[in-house]
Amino acid sequence: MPNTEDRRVQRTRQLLKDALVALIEQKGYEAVTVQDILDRANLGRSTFYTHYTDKDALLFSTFEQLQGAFDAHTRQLTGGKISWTGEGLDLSLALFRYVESNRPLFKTLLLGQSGDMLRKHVYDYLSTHMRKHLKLVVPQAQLKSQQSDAAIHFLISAFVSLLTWWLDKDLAYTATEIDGLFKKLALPGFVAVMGLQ
Amino acid sequence: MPNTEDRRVQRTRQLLKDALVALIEQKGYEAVTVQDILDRANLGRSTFYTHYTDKDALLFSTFEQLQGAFDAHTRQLTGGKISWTGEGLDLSLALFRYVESNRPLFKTLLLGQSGDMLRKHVYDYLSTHMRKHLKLVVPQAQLKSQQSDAAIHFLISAFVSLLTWWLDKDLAYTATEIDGLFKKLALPGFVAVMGLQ
DNA sequence: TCACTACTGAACATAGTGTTCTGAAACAAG
DNA sequence: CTTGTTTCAGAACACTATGTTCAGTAGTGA
Repeated sequence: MPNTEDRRVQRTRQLLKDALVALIEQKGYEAVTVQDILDRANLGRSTFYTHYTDKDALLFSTFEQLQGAFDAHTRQLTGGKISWTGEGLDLSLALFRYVESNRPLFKTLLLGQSGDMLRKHVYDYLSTHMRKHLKLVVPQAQLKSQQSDAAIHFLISAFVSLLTWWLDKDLAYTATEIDGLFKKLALPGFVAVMGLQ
Repeated sequence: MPNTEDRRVQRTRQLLKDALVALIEQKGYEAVTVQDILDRANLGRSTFYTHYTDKDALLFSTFEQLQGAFDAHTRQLTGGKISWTGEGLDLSLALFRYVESNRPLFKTLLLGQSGDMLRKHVYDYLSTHMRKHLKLVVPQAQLKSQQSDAAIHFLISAFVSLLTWWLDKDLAYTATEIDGLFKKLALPGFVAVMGLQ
């Protein structure tokens, strides 16, 4: 059975991921070289390239791991149902809380030079979840309009931008407070344009 | 007088900028090499480095040129006064219009790989103008709160994200229409949090 | 102990960056 | 039209990082 060997492989990959994250924290994603990662993780050059095609691939696998952890976390809370707000789980609040519990890591990843990539990642993730949720809640006709597409884009962009603002300024805001601020800012316009309630 | 020589220099610099923009359009900013630019502009290698320190510097100078053109354009319309909305000039509408009149160029720059950089540039530009304007309109006490800082960040982020959305999807929206949509989405929350009116 | 897989690390080819330098071309002024 | 100045040409160079290859070593399960 390959499981035992796999454990060794996964440990190696984890070493690479950890080294990358630590180095990003030190000098930013762009400045990190593959050799830096290898030196830090105490691994050989060819080892890196058997696991990942390049530096970006390693970074993305770190993102996916974070996303997987968040999914597992929310599934545990709700038994599978993730909705945007209200019934089940309040997605924006859950995300603020999740980020809060890993603040230094997300600060590094979202605010550094790698930030643009990760923000896009978060955006896509939320976009998928939200559209899925809205299909259940909003009449089809309203959903297919261009305006509603703009509204969804607006809402998620507002979330991501407020998230990075929160991380950037080191404020005393709790996750609950920043979530409240987000909703106060973004929901009125969203509701108006979507034609809800 | 240095003017006559300067003309030659500026022509060379313009050749470099044009080559860069054309190449970004073809294969994205990251993929463009200095040699590509040189080949396209029919210039020698050392020429590039006497004018710019690197590829990024050339890109930024292109941004500044665009910003300068916009400033000149708005100054011409208002005689110097640029305000966020209302009296003088409606800044968001003016920007949507300006982008509309150079649509292919902005599509290339804002949506390509160089987009993150330029969006940050636009963000900073708007941030400066808006804070200047708000100082005249809003009571000091309200302005200095953290909430108002978040609100300003929110408003500008919403503008930039809607601008890129508009360019990305090739819609029939005019500048006036997208500006209306922007205001419908973003202003209610902004006004509520800023405590205006 | 054997067989298998994962890791090592040096050597290599490749590609891009930024510098330096000699010479050619453009141009203004006398 | 020649003289002095500035700009451009482009080859040669040193440097840095990437990604590949391969013979050898170490860990692991049976």
